[in-house]
Amino acid sequence: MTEADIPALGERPAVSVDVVIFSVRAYDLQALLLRRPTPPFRGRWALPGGFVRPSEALDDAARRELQAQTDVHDVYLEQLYTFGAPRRDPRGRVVSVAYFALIASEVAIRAGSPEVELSWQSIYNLPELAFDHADILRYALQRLRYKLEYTSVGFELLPNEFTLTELQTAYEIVLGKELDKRNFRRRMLEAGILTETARYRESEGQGRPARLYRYKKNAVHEVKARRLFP
Amino acid sequence: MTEADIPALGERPAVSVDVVIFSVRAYDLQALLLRRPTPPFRGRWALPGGFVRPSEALDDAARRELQAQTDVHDVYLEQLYTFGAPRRDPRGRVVSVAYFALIASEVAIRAGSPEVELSWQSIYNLPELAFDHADILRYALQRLRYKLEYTSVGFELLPNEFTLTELQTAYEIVLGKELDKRNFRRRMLEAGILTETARYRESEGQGRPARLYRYKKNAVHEVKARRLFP
DNA sequence: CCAAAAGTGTTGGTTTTACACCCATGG
DNA sequence: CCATGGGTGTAAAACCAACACTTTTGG
Repeated sequence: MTEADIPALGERPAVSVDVVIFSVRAYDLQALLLRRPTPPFRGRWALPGGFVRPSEALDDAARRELQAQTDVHDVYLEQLYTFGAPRRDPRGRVVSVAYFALIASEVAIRAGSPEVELSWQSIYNLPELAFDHADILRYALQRLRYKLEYTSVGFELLPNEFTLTELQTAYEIVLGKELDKRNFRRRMLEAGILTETARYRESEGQGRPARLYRYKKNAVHEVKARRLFP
Repeated sequence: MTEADIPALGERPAVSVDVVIFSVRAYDLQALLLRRPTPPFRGRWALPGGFVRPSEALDDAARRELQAQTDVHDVYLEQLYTFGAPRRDPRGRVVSVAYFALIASEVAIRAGSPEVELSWQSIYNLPELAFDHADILRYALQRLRYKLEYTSVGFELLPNEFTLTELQTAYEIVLGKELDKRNFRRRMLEAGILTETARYRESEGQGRPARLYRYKKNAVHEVKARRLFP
């Protein structure tokens, strides 16, 4: 930040944001993709995103595009990494600031325009993606798994109230491994980031109803000290 | 990444890189700053950095500016975060991709131009910085401390060969706390990321000479599983 | 009363912490 | 032989992993 002059207009890259939205649904970890209605990569699946406006913060651009293209709002959103290889977009130089978002499976999505097909796709069976979006997605997945083990960000994948079994299932789906029920519950309860409600969820079919819990909102970053699931 | 059109030239932000270079020297954790020779913030201390060229990768831009302004090269460099508040630069919209770098105290620096004053400054006693560089530096420091506890990146702060005491001292300076000598040594040796050389370093003045070690180059990311210093 | 899901403790092994003395060298 | 810094082991506490049965409900 020391060269005297800001670059001439002709020498500036475009700046975009791209958002990887994860959700646990159908007993699977899925990402929300849309089919590009226009070139380049017309018809290919891609991450939601778009260009940053001249006087808009990067986070705001990510939220705006998310809402415009998928109707998702009020969501956990975190900057991931900035991808800026010179030829990553055939239209010209585009530097993309990638974000990752987590939403509960109950949250509805809706395509922002009728020509754009939107779809949840399993991260274990992804189609070919436009641009370098496969790299972005892979990076986001790695970060998600990492954060899940070391922080309490996993709650963002569930609705406001949830049972401990639902929480454990979400963790298992994201991490791709089974966890011990007793150890899981003990850790979660001892971490002090849950509050018990007075309500229960009746299981569908048979079974004892499960207590509902809420996440303490102010606790997201509290847990860092020790791994939640070693 | 779905809007049909790339923004018109007049609507593009400029994209810069800024680099926080840390080094342990004079028994202190210091960052390399330069005094801005031109407006805006003329005379204020700032991070090395500059604008990304049209067909240059972001990492390459960071390395280029680092070498041009400080003569530092072949260095550990990692992308940190992208700062893009709309008014962070009075010249106009500038999105800055921040990096952090680590170098050994033995590495010489040299200002890239005679008008630019370069200086190592203690992170415990920073001057006022230009732009939002104080935020960037704070963020970089947090990341450095975090990585030091969970990965073996700390070796980048030392020369090729070093004694265990030197390594421990570097860790203590960065983390700002004392570590137990026996536990430190055991952990480092058991982590399997050091190779013992046949050489010793004569201590200045009196004292038993200390064995020299090297860092196994391929091991940088090996350690993640468990905290190095809980 | 059966099936289904919720809920609950203990033990053994491992890891981590805290802690103090002897060794090699130079002056 | 003294001062300086290098080098080493052990025991108690904390933490983690593995493991199976009882409770509540609906059909």
